[in-house]
Amino acid sequence: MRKVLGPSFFNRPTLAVARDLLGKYLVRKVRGKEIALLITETEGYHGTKDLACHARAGRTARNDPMWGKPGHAYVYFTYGMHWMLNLVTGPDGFPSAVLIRALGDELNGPAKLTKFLQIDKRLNTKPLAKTSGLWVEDRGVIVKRSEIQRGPRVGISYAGEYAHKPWRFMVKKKKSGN
DNA sequence: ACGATGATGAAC
DNA sequence: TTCATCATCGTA
Repeated sequence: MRKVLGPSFFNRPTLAVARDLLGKYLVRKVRGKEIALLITETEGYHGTKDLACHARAGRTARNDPMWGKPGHAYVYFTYGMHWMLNLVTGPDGFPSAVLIRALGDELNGPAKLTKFLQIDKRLNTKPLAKTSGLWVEDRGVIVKRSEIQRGPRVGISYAGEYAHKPWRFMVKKKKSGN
């Protein structure tokens, strides 16, 4: 089974998309080579009231992609050196997205995976599709509820009551030594 | 614990 | 136009 996920997958509540992305594959094609990696950690950012979400400041040049159509990439630059990959969720006109925080066991960190996959501003606003060189596939991996760990999002302690909302989803680590 | 390193948004 | 801040990471 190998199905490219389109807008109907992303045009759903942000937290449902964040949870369901666990076990899906992020695929990047660069210079003719495809790299497919399991999505193992995500965070949801939802609407203008979420003080951790970039859309809290209203619609701006930077966060504009979040307000657009579901199933597109929102890639932004932070800390003077890091690119972050987000997948836009919800209906056109509503600002929300899911941050991809980890792929597999190795690329555990949102800036590590973008560096490895050569994701930067060139992919911002692009649709998640083969023609963009970046897309998401369902390859039939099932992640059970019992394998999913939830917790507060990382690096947003300024966000008041939203700082402790459990909008981070991760696949529980397997025991070492397989 | 902290520095690297620059875009962003809000204040002035 | 200036300034503090930032959805981080590697080194200490």
